[in-house]
Amino acid sequence: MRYAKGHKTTTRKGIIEVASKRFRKEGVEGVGIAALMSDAGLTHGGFYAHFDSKEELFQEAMAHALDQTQEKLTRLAEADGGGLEAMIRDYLEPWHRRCPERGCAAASLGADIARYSRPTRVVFEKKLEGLIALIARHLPRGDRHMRRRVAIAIFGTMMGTLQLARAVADRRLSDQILESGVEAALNLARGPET
Amino acid sequence: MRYAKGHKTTTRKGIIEVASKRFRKEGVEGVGIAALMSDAGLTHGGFYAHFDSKEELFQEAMAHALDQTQEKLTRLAEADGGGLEAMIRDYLEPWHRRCPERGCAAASLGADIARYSRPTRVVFEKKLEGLIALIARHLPRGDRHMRRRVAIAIFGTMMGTLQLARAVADRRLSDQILESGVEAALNLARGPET
DNA sequence: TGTACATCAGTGAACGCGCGTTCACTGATGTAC
DNA sequence: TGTACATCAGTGAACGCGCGTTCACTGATGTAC
Repeated sequence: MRYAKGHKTTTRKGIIEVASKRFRKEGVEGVGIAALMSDAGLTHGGFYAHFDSKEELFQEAMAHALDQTQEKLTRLAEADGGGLEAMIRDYLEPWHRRCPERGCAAASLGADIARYSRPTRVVFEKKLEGLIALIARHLPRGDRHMRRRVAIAIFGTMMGTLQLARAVADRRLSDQILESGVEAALNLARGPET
Repeated sequence: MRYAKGHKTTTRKGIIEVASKRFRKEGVEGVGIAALMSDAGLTHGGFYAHFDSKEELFQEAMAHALDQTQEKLTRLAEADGGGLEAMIRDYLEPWHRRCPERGCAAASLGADIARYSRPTRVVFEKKLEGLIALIARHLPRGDRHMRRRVAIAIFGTMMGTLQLARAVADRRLSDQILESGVEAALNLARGPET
């Protein structure tokens, strides 16, 4: 073989890495195969040796992005003085509004995912379950079912407020949205009996 | 004039009406000018006599959709036994998951709006302020600033959880997401001291 | 060791297609005289 | 009242373009004998 063993796998990972960033930043329709491949240092013709279709790449890229988010939030939660509050605060920091390409794919692609095929939504669902479980694990109180319900709502609040913060034009309002989101997510985490 | 006075305005409104539905259902990139015009009973060539660009139509269609949502929520809130709870429950009912074309444009187009030009985001922002004020007006407690902050978070929660409910594949999980969203939004509305 | 052939990741021209946008035109009606 | 012309909402062919996808090919290296 004229390429080192594992070379193709490396290339494939590179394409996924690039796609996961650009899809989050520009949207799935906002970036084409040719641009992605060129970003990965290749020409567009080789694409179909790695993926069956753009949608298959999208699934992989979305999964990769959500894994990264899961890892980052896990790291934050487990750090000293971390916990759920660290996750919530980091998710709703200005860096996240500014850098969708390094952020949560649910927030940057959520409205689109709803319109994709079932297999794509299954992939999303699996990763979402991971995030929900992570949040649930760090809730201070409640039985398993209640923690799960609260975790779902906290993630919905985080994702929704981040998206709103990105969608408005005024910086001040956007800051206010992020702050409101933090406050609300923390309130939900504390539970109604505080 | 060979058309009744006000005819052009009527046609324009018809195009906006059609666009506002199809954009919400299929996404902005998911439907073309020709399809929209044909849906409105016209041919595509006439489009630019009504709008400067697809983006201008998008702004109008989004504004129209958000006005409809504002009106519906206002009606619900003002009905007997309505209030904030009626708004929250209706927003997170299964009909809304199933029918984005009749629903909230923030939920169906949120991720996209963040990527559009500033003028488009200004339009969104104005309509969002209306929704925030509506929710704030129906909160049971708090001063002006606190009501506003809570209202923002409630809307973020509603929008975020609806989007999640649409993005997952499993019906049961989707139902659970809607229920969690209702519960959380009601908790936020009640405030921390319940 | 040397030659012939197989492998296969990546190349780049080409495909049909639908997009947003432009524009010369139509044709029904209004106005001028 | 009749004729000529102006108006203008809507028509449909055409534009260049970029898209996702296909495919015959390249060329460096491995293997067979």
